Amino acid sequence: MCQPLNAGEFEAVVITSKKTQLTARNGSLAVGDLEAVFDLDDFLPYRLSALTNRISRAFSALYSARFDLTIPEWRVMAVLGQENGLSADQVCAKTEMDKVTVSRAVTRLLGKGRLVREFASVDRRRSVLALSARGRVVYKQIIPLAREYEQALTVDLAGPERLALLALLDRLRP
Amino acid sequence: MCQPLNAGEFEAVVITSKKTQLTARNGSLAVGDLEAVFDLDDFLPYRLSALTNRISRAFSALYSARFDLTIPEWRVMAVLGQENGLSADQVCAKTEMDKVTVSRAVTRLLGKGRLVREFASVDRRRSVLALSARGRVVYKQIIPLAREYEQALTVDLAGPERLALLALLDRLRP
DNA sequence: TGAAATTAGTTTCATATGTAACTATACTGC
DNA sequence: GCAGTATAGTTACATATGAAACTAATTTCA
Repeated sequence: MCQPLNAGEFEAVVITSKKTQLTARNGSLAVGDLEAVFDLDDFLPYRLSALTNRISRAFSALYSARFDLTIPEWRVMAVLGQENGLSADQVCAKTEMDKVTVSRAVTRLLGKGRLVREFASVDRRRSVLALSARGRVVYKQIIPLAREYEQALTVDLAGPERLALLALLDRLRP
Repeated sequence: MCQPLNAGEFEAVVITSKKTQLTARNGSLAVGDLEAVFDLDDFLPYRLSALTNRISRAFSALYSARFDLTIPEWRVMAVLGQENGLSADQVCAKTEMDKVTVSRAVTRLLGKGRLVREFASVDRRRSVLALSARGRVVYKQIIPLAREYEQALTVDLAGPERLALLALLDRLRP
């Protein structure tokens, strides 16, 4: 996948963290902050990624087996539950998932009869997706789980803090 | 992976969003909020997941080809750059990645000479991982990229807001 | 017009992923 | 000691993933 365009890897000296508890073992490492420390816990992409991994796993554990739904499938259903008639492309944009991932999730959901698909008469490349009656049943069963999970996730946040968090996330420029 | 334990999927009536712009197309859907609307944009797991996907892609674009590093590899290097001597298990805990993912990233990094591994004398199951000199060179080259990316990501946040965001994330219970 | 470029979506293929099974080491209590 | 259990890490396997190639419909503009 990645071409080996490795940058010059010549010798260099050590970095250790101020938090290090197991530093300088076995004599192979010199200790000392020879440049400003990079603190991972303060690095937003890392914090968000670790947090999101946990959240996605925890939440999907609540619905995946019970409803035979993968994470991408749930996401597609979630956006269509909110807004019917989206194209696959719009689903991609909303979920930030790859178009291949979306295409396959849609295929499986169609197979399970949880989605209906038409193609726009104005542009027959463009799909027009909606939850089927059956899909809406599943969707409606998951919503309470989603609410409960979100509730548990945010027990320690007061209402305004929760909104503040959402607002702050909105101001990031990924 | 998922057993088909589908809950009963009988007929049900419609949900549409207050934000819907393309509702009730082609006569197959009745409109009306028959139950409280579930707004995805207000659902924290969704917001975090979409945001994090974008961030991970954008950031990995900065280093993956240039340094021949996958996302898991970078994450392993990042935690070891901060704190040498961790076991694979501790790396798992810090990164929230699966132990298999970590095992493979470690294998590849060892192969590229970016990591050194010993096994703890007190418990020879336990690995003791550290960046090699070569690994530290790569690490040191990525740190500025990480800082720059974080800077661009948070241009719209004042310092205290950035800290507030981190603090709020810390109070979630995933 | 109609050839070239663009766009929506799917398929192919090589790689990445996680669950479960495995190996090897260490602990537990008899 | 040593059987039984627990833990760290790896391997095997089936599935998921995304980049790139593809098909098909649409737009552009010469």
